[in-house]
Amino acid sequence: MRRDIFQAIADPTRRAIITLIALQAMTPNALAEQFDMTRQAVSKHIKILTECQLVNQEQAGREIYYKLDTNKMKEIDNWLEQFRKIWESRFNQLDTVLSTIKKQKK
Amino acid sequence: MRRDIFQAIADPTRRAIITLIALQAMTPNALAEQFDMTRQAVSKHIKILTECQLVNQEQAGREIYYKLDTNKMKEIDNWLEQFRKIWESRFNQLDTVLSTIKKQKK
DNA sequence: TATATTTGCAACCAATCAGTTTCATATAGA
DNA sequence: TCTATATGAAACTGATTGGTTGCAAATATA
Repeated sequence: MRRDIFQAIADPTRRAIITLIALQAMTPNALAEQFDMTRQAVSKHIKILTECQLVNQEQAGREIYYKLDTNKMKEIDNWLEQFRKIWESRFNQLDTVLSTIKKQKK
Repeated sequence: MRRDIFQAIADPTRRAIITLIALQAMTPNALAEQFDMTRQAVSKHIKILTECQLVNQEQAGREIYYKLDTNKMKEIDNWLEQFRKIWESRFNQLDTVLSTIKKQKK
């Protein structure tokens, strides 16, 4: 059951949960109302997000408020970093290809 | 078999394939040499990446060179965009929380 | 105290996944 | 032409996934 962040965000329901609690902390019950599935199913998704440390919890009596840990989200951003350089330079490469085509047409 | 980019990058082998072909286009055989699994297994991963349009192919005789489609990678970046604002403002919130704690201690 | 609410956990199940082996096809080279 | 090489596709398999129902524990409220 050791899952990483990439597996965590692979599921559309979990991405939706992330988006919801990014705006404000929510209880499992409140979250479950937003989806067409049982509270327990949503709770299992929350558990996975918690195991990946994408989500923090805060107890308030018998209610538990879950909120997003944005620091963990940055790890996805960090992984993308290596490609960001490429797609920026790829732009330049495309420019040179296009200008070559233009020259050939002339 | 309709998978999205988030499911595509969930698998560690597929992320490794993406990293490898980001640097240079590679054939399935060359790619398979980098992993401890059969060529067919690697080919199945390539197929999934192709279906998600994360990967392009270029035929060269009987060889096929696969290369990364960086435009599709940007979609992940776009999804992260909504959280980037939050983790930047969260920084500020943390600052105010810390200063509040400091004041209380005094 | 008795009851209702909020939550997590365990057991179960059908569907999907990631790998395998086997086979067919197309191209390169002797 | 014959043989070796490069590739994809199909069938199969065990493990994992995402959902369900049922139950137990803790807290709030009458």
